[in-house]
Amino acid sequence: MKQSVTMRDIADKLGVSSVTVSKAINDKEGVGEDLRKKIKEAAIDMGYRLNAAAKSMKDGLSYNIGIIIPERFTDVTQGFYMRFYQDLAKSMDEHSYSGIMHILSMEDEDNLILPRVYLEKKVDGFIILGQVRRSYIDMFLQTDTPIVFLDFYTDQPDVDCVITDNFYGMYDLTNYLIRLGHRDIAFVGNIHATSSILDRYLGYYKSILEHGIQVDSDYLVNDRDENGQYIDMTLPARMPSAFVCNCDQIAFYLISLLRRKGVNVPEDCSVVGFDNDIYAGLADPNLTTVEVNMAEMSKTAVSMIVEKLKNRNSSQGRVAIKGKIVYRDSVKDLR
Amino acid sequence: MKQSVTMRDIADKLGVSSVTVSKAINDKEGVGEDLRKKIKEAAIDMGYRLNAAAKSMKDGLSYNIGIIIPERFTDVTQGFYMRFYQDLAKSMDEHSYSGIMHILSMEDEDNLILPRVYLEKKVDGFIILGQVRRSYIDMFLQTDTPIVFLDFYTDQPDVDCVITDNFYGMYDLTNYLIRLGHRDIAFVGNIHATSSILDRYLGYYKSILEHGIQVDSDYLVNDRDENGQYIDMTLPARMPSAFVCNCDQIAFYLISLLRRKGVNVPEDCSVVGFDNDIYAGLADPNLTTVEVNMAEMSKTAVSMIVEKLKNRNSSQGRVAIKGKIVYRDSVKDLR
DNA sequence: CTGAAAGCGCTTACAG
DNA sequence: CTGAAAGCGCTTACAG
Repeated sequence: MKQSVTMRDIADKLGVSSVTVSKAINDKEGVGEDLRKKIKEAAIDMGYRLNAAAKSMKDGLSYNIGIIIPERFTDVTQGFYMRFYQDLAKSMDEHSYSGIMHILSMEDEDNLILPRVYLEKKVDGFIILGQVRRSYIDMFLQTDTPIVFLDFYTDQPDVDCVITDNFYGMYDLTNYLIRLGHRDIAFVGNIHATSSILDRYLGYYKSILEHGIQVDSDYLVNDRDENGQYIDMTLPARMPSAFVCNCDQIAFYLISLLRRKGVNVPEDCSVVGFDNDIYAGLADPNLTTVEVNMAEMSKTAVSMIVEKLKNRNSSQGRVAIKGKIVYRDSVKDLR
Repeated sequence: MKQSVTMRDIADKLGVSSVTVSKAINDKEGVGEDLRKKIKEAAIDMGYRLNAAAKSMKDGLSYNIGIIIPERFTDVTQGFYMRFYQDLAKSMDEHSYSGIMHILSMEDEDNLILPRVYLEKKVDGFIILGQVRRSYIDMFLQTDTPIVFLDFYTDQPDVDCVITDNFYGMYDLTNYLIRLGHRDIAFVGNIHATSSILDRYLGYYKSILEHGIQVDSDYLVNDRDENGQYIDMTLPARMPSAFVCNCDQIAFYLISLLRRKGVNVPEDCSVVGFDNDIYAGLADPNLTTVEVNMAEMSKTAVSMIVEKLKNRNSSQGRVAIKGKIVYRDSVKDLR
């Protein structure tokens, strides 16, 4: 290794102690203004770079956060969590933290294998992005490491998590359809697959119930198995006037499926999605959907974990971030 | 901070020295087999975790690699580099390295701002994923940090980089079209935007030249400005029988554009892409394209950087990884 | 305002 | 095979 500049080198050059250099560079009190300035200039001149490892050893903090993403949310067709990661990276940067992404394989999840970054104390805490098995979470919680869940939650009471407001998002969106005159509205999604889908369904269902609407028994259309693998959808016997899909991707597929059956969207049937991801713009027509506020969610999740790092007992519980409806061309006004 | 278990704790408990514990845990020689076993068991019992920072201080290595991705390659519609990152993460894991992603903003790129992870010595080297400005690269090269470029290269001679074999990939693909009877073949892409596009163009052009084909002057269709922003495409006056697109995404858009003009693919006109990304499967018809071997490229790039970390003078230069043609439904056989 | 001392947890080189 | 000593680069707590 090429030897690099240390605080001691700066100290020697300027004839001061390394303690003083440390104080000057870290903007701590106890150094004269003139000296501080001289030291900082010398640091730049000499190409000084902080040794994060040495700092780490003193305060026991790595200033890294592990971001765990289950493998099943990362395939070609799902850029969603990858985009989330970007927003997280930005937020972490604002707190002078860095992120280390860990893709959790199905195998490690099943066998309860902790990530290497945990075993090596390379990170101070974790953000888990996307629902993982309960047993895995339980194990993680027992390690007593600061953790924040992002975009999902469990029924454990004192767990911190940041979610999008799935319930009210879908409630608002369904109300919008009803306002436009829709009455026969089906929901597409496997409500046992994730807590997000279930909540979106319940938001839809609240709206249905509030409006005293009766819904056919096959108006709950399954779209995936419990591992998240998409399956062929079975359309209801009697066509609804609108489909509320649990996500944009499935709305995209549904529109293709309908077209193949000779049903045009939105002329013959309306379709709405959720997420406002790449599929919303790819669908023809473009989807009316609920936009998830990733930037805000990321910011909140990072603030939460940083807060927990400072104060291990801090707990903010479940925080839901509001999305907003994006109106596009996949809904017909029936009035 | 909750105090955690150190090697010293294990040593004290077993009545040995911490040196012995270190040797046992790291599988170094100089410990009896029985003792080694006892120490390892105690380590697990006591929940020992290595302190990566302390190790770092000794050998001056963080066991982290910085992955720099220019912001312009990360928008909603481009999951490509995010997927690359996943493969990189896997490869790094195999070398016991972790990755820290840094999204390089246009602003930092213009102002030659080095990433924070560099200034804090949080990483031992960098992989730059996606073409960045020459001035930025030059600055980076001057820092004398091990760097590998991934998916692009420059004309600097002794720089390590891993690229997909753009030239031969497109050459093979164009030959395939010609074998199928196509003669009027246009290329879509701004050849001044990136080195990849230029190489793909040259592969196409080699095939054209070798077959003695004359090409209309407007058979080079521009698709984006030099910042990578897509622009409206101007179709050639005389329609070709096939379009060779520099990437799947633009092939996807081209197919829509053609359809709007009443031209059906592949009946009236063939279209091929490059990358085999999400757009290849989304396009209707599915695209015949060249699949980039991300896994192999990632593996190679990580091996290269790890090699450079061990031996600063090692240099492998430009390595091109072969892709392979994926045959689907967007090409018509003219024979 | 300035600095000598001690220590964070590990590993290397050497002595026994 | 086992361990005492020294040191990696920084920061904290304290003395002057």
